[in-house]
Amino acid sequence: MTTSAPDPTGASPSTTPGGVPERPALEGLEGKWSAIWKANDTYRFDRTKSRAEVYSIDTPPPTVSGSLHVGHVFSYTHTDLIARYQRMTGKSVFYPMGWDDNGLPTERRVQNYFGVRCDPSLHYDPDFTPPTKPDPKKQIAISRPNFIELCEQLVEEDEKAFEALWRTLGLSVDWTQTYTTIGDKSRKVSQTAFLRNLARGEAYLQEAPTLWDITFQTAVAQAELEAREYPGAYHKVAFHKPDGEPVHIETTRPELIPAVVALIAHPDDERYQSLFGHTVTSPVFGVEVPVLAHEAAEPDKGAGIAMCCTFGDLTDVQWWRELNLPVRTVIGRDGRLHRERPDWLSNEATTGAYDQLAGKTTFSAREAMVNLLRESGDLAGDPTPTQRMTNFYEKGDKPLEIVSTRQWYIKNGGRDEQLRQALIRRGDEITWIPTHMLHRYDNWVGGLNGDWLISRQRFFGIPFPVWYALDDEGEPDYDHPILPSQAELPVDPSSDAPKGYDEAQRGQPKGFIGDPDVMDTWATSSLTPHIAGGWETDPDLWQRVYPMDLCTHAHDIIRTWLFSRVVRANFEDNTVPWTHAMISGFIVDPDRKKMSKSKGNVVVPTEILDKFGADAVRWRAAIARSGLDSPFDETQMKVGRRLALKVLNVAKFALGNVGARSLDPADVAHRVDCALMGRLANTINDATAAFDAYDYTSALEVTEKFFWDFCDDYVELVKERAYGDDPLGAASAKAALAISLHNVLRLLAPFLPYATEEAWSWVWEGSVHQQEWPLATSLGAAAATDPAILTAVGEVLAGIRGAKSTAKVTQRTPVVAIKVSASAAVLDAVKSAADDLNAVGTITGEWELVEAEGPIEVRATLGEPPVKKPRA
RNA sequence: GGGCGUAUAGCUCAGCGGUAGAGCUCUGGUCUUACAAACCAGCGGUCGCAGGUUCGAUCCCUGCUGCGCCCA
Repeated sequence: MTTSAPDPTGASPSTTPGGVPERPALEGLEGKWSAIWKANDTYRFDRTKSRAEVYSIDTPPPTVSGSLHVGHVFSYTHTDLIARYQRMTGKSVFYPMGWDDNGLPTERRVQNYFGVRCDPSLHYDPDFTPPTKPDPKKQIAISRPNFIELCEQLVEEDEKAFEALWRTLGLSVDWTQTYTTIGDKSRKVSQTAFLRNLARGEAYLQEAPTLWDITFQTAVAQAELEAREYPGAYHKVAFHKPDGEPVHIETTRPELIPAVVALIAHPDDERYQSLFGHTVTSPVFGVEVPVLAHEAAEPDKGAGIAMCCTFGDLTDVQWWRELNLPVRTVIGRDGRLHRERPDWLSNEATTGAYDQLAGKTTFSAREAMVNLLRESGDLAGDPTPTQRMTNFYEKGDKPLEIVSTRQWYIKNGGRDEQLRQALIRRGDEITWIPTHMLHRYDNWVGGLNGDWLISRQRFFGIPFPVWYALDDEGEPDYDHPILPSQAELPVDPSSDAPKGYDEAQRGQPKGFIGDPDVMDTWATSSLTPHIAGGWETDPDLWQRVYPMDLCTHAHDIIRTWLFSRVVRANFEDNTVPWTHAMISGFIVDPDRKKMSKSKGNVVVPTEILDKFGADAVRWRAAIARSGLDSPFDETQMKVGRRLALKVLNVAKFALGNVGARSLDPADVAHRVDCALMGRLANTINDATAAFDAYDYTSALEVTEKFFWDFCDDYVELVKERAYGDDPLGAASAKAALAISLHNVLRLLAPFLPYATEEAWSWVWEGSVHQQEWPLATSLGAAAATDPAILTAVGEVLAGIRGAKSTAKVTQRTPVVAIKVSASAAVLDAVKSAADDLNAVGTITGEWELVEAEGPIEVRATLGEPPVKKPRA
C-alpha cells in the first residue's frame, strides 16, 4: 500500500519495515499510528465485496452534545475488538460512525451555551449573532431557523472532539462512512420510512391521552419514562351516597377531584359490593359519578376504592379506555388547572369552588382544594405523608401530567397481541451476547401497554412530512393529511408548501398548515442501519451490508434503541436488523454505583487515555465481559500498560538483539521450541474459538497467558542458545521466537492496536491490522509436539529460581548440584532441555533425575553467589 | 410485588460434579546486557447461608439472605 498523504506527526506513513529502535516507548504511539491509519485508509470498507464477505456493524451514534464517560469508551472498544478480529479473518468490515445530534439534548445545550430560546412564532433573522456573554437566566428568544443554525454550529464542533477521541482510542471505524441523525440523509430516510409505515397502516394519527412534560412542553413515550420516588400525601376524602352516607377514598391528588369520573374498587372486594352499579357524589362539587368494578383496583391499597380522574395516572387511562368513561380534563399543557370553569361543574351551590382552583398549578390547586374539603367537612383527618413511585420524563424534574392531544404513533405490539408475538419471535432470531439479555427484550415487549408515540413538540428534530388542509373556517382536516411523494423528500412542512398549494395559503381558510411537530429521536435512530447502509439511496451498498451482523450497546437501551430498530426492520424489511446483539454492562464506581454526573463519580476518558495510553484502556475494557457490570479501578489500567510495554520490549529483544527473522516452521527443530509451537497452536485455536463466540475476554486471556509464559520462561530459557554457537540450535530458537511474535502480535492486535502495530512495523511489511488472523496449521509439523514438555521444563525452572529466591541470593548464583524427582515423561522433557536449563539457571554441577510419583520436586544445591561488581 | 443477573483470596475476576485458579494488592528478594514503569519467589480461600440429589457438590436442585439492573 502506498500513500501520498501528509503525515501531521512527521513520521513516515510508509508501512515498510523501519528497523528496531534502541529504546521502544509507548509514548506518542497514538499520535503516530492514528495519523498513519488515517492517511493510509487502513480501515476503509471495501464495497466491492459481496454480502457473504462483508461484516457489518451498527454501533450507537453518540449524543454529541453530551459527554462521553468511561462506560462509552469500554463499550465502543468491545465493538472494535470484534471489528478488528473480523477484518483479520478476511471480512470487509462495514463499520460506520454516526453522530446523534437530533433532539432535546442538543436543544438544551444550545440554550445554555448561547443563552437563547426558541420561539417558533418569530421570523428568521439573518443578522442574528448570539450574545457574547450568555445569561442562561435571560435567554433571548430567536426563531426556529436561527435556533437550528446554532444547533448545527455547535454540533459540528462537538463532532470534531468526538472523532479525535475515537481515533485516539483506536477505533477501526471507516471514517468515510459517517452520518448524523439530523442530516439530509437521515431526514430523507426517516421521512421515507414514516410515509411507508403510514401507507401500510403501521403509523397513525390519534387524539389520545398522552404523557406530557410541562417543563419541556412535549409528549413523552413509554420508553422515555422513569419512575421515581416522589413525596406526596394521602388525603382521606369523603364521597357521598344518595342517602348522605360517606364513602371514603384515599388520594394523593385531591386537586383532581373536579376531574373525577368514577370510583373504582376490585370486583371481589366485599366492602363495596353493595355500591357497584350505584352512584355517589363528589365532595365540594357534588358531581354524580358511578361506582364501578375493575381488577386493576388494589383492595389492600388505602381504602381499596380509588377515584378515577381525567387523568391522574396510567391506571386512570386504562379505566377510561376499558370502562368507557367520559373525559373531564382540568389540567392543561402548562400544568395548570383550566382558567374556565368546566361545564360539568355547574352545580349551583358550588360554582364558586372551582374559581378558587382555576389557573393554579397542581401544587397550589392541591392546597386550595384541601381548604375547600376542610370547609365542607369532607376531609377526614390530616393528610398522611408518603413516598410513591411517580412517572417522570427521564430528562425532566417535574412529574408528568396526562393530557389529551393529537399525536402520531407507530405500532409496536403494545395494542396488538399478534404483532407483539411477532416481535417477540424476532428476538429469538437474534444471537444475544450474553444470552440472558433476550429476557430483557422479552419482558419489555411483553409489558408494553400502548403503541409508540413518535410526535415531539420540539424544534431541533426531523419534521413530519405532513400537511393538513384547512376548511372554509380555517379548521384543519386531520383525517386526510396531505403527503409528499417519496421523491420530494426531505421536506419541512413549516417552510415548504404542499403540492397544489401556494406558500401564501399557509394558515388561511381553504389553505393548509404543516404538522408542527418533529419526530422522536428514536424514530430516527431506529433506522441507523438504513441511514448508514444506504437504504433507498444506495441500493448497491444496501445489499452488501444488510441485514447487519452486529449491534452493540449497553443494556439500558434494549427497550429503546434495540427494540425500535427491530420494529422498523420488521415492518420495512421483514427481517431482524442484525444477527447478533452484543450487550455491554455498565462501568460502575468502586461502590458499584452507576456513574452519573450528579453523583460526581464520572471518570473522564481523556484523562485515563492520557495517563495510561489507549492500549492500556482498551485492555481494561477487554477484560469486562459482555453484559457484566464492571467496577472502575485505575490500578487495573497499569496492568494493560505493562502488557503493551512488554510487547515492545520482547519484540525488541527477539527481533533486534537476537535478530530472529525466519518464519520457516521447518527451522524449528529443538524439542523445547517444538513444544512452544504446540502451545502456540493451542493458543491460536482457543483464541479463535473465543472470538468466534464473541468472547473477546477469553480470547485475550488465553493469548495473554501464552504471551507472559513466553516472556518469563521460554525467552529466558532459550536466550543463551539463541545467542550461542550451535547453528541448528540457534536457528531453531530464532525461528521459534520470530514465529511466536509473528503470531502473537496478530493475536493481540485487536486489543493493543498501537503496540502491536509499532512492533510489527520494525521488521514486517504492511499494517498488522490488515494481516490474516493466525492459523494453527501454518505452524507446520512442530506444532504437533506436546506442549506439556514446556510446562514441565517451566516447573523445573521455577524450582531453581525458587531455591535462589528462598536463599535470598542473586539468580546468577551457580547451582552445584540439582536433583529432580518426577514422572518419566517429565524427566524425559527435562533431559531434552538440560542445556537450556544449565544456561539460564547457571547450573555447573551434575543432574540427578529420579523417577517418582506425585508433583515435580526440585532440589538445587547452591554454590557461592558471584561477587557483586561495583557499578561503573 | 414481578423479571433478570450476581455472590469464589483484601480487590477485580476465571473455573464448574472428583480434595480451589489468575492478575492486582501485600511480604521477601534480585540492578539477570529486552524490560526497575522490570524481574523472581512467597503469604493468602471451610467457593453467601440452610436443606436436598450424588459414592462424592464451589459446581446440579429447592429455599433463604445480600447486592445490581429492569419493570410494576
